[in-house]
Amino acid sequence: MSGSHVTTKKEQIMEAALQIFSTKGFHLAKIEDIAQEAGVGKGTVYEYFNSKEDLFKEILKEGMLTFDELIQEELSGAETTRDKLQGLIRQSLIIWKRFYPLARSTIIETTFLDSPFRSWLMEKHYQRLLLIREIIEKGINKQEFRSINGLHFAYLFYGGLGGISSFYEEKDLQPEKIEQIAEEMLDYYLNGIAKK
Amino acid sequence: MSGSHVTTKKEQIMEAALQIFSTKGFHLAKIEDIAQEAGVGKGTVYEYFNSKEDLFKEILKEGMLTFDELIQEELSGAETTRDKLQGLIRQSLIIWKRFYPLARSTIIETTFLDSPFRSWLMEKHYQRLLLIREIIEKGINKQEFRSINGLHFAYLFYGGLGGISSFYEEKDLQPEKIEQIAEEMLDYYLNGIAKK
Amino acid sequence: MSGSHVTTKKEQIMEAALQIFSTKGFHLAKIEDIAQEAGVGKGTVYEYFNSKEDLFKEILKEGMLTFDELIQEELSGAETTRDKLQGLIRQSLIIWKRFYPLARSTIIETTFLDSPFRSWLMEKHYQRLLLIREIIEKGINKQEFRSINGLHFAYLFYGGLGGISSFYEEKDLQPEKIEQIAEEMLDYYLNGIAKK
Amino acid sequence: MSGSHVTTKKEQIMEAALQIFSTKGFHLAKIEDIAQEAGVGKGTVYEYFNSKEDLFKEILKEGMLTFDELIQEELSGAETTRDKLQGLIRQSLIIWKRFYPLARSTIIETTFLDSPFRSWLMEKHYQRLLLIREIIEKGINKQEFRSINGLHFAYLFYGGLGGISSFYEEKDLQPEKIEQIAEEMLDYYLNGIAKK
DNA sequence: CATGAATGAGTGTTCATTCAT
DNA sequence: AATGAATGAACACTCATTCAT
Repeated sequence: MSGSHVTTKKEQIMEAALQIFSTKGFHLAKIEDIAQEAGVGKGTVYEYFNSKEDLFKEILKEGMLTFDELIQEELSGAETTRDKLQGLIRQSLIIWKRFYPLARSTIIETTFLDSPFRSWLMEKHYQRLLLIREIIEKGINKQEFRSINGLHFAYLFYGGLGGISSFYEEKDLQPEKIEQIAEEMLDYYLNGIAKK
Repeated sequence: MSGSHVTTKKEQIMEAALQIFSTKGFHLAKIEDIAQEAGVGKGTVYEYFNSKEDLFKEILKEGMLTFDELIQEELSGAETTRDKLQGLIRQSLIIWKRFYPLARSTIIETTFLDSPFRSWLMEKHYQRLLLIREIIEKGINKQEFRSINGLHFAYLFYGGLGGISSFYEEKDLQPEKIEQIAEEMLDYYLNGIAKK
Repeated sequence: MSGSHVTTKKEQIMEAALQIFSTKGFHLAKIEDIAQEAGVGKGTVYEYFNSKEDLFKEILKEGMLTFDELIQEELSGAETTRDKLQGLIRQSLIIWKRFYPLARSTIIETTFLDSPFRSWLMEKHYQRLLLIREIIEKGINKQEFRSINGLHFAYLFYGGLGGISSFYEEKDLQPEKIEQIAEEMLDYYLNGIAKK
Repeated sequence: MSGSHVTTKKEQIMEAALQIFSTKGFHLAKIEDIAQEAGVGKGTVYEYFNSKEDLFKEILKEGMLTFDELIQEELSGAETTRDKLQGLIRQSLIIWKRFYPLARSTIIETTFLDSPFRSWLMEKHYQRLLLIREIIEKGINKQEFRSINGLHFAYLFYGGLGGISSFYEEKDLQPEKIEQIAEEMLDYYLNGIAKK
């Protein structure tokens, strides 16, 4: 009835491409590798995507959108500011786990992407930074946080997410473990590490 | 008398390559572009470097080593733990300012680098993480910091350095400004953002 | 019915390559020339051969093997020792006619070939010399030839085959003509040129 | 007074070039290798030779002329036809010993030589063939040889010289040994190998 | 829809040659 | 005369993309 397990050929190819791009990076990944990994012919890739770059962009887009979706969901269910930040960390770990390898071949090589898409990507990142800032500023207003520069802290926090994700990149992450990490990180950010 | 401004041809080429690699990423950078930027012939590049990859690696290496040197200097002059962390932030901003654009084509596309060099690179990053951890743990011992997981915090901090650096990537950074940013970041990390 | 005239693309390329290599020698032959001569694109050559050197080696190998085959056939049908030597001359003329131009770019420039293949080639030549020696020694045993150094004579004979072939390189060789030449050569070798 | 041991720089370079060309063949030999072998700077080679090809041609020319000189000397001292042929074999072995390695990179790759020089080279070879024919025909006239086709035999003989030389290429050749080989070869050619 | 044989634009690298010192 | 740093023409080879089947 559901059909949620039926992977279309397009999905197959995207999955294979994510795999290959993550392993080799964009420029070293060959369409042939991807086609083989997906179990289709080389020409078939071009039935579903106009170019290698297009395929790459679609994967990237999907990753970004999935992240946003997950975050939305998380945030809509969060009551306190603390819960929001914790949800952010939690979902970051999950999504980075999946897309971090690709991200490593991505964030960087954005130069080869066409300008409109690059702008879209930068914009996406910026939106997240703004989202973090917003959460922070609401917290400040609610007197939960002291008065700080929200944007600056957002950059710090966003970078920290990457740092912590890279740490757990290779490790197996059970839900409880994730919860625990998020708690720990949040503790550092909220309470600082200085001895009172 | 000074002579400090005499740039050798090798330096010229490395400077040009840093420029080009930063702009286009490794794979899209053409040796010819680099040669042109350096104002030399294409063949000349090969007088000083065995291959494109070699050139890239030398630049990377230089960046890593310069960073380490600056950090060493900074730390040897620091008295308190606080000063050490602040020095770390300060030098990170300076060095990232110079190498961040390259780093974007780098951290990621490590896949195409040969294994020994990739290992060296990973090792270098890890050493820094350990250095940060060490600083933190000394701080804990000295009762300056509360008892936390030093390595976890190191990853958070290292990632945060990247985040904050990316924020200032395009901006002009005067020494006083840098000092101020470092102060601010440190404040967040040490005291947390939660309202007491 | 026949189908014997259907040349595969691989054969087309080898034929074109033989042509070009023969004309220009290995180092001056461009893959593009070969592709053009074969009426295919440059990339197509690489669909069938891993490298220029590989293509060259396959042609060489084919030539050597064809020669051996023809010789085997010839010898198996030969009764007397005289017939064997005559068959050897006959087939040499035919095969050299086809491969001599290539051989001129070959025997010599073996230096650039990888060691295993060079060894194979040298071995092949040596086998032929041994074959000739064997024929001679059987002739000695059968009291057809006088007692001479078989190997020395083999070198003389093998060299002579090259000499005579080079003479007829440019000329049109009808079967009867070939027969006649072989007779003549054999007469010199067997009976000597001295007046009794 | 003699000065025959003083090697001029030009001679040094030619000697080094002979060495390198013989080992690597024309196309794989680098001017730098030759300069190094000669113990001079790369630029110096160009003081004495206009181009790599020129250098190659001069060596070739020298080899051919030396051969001719030696042959002239030998022939002028020879009384009988037999002595002439024997002298020819003797000198061939000596000169091939020195130039055979080069010849292997030469005879063949004549394609890259400019047409006038190639013609000169072919002409040179042809002159030798004519010389051999002349010797043979004189022998026929003097009733020493039976009536045969002089030119055909010349090709056979010239080829045989190459064959036998290649056999002794790696071996140490003492004058007595050479004499002995020449005797043996001549015996085969003159008397034939057939049992009477 | 699916394929993979065919293609050729694009680029790292080599090396003969030049020329300022 | 001697040098070797600088040069750029030349070429093997790769791989994204096309298209006939």
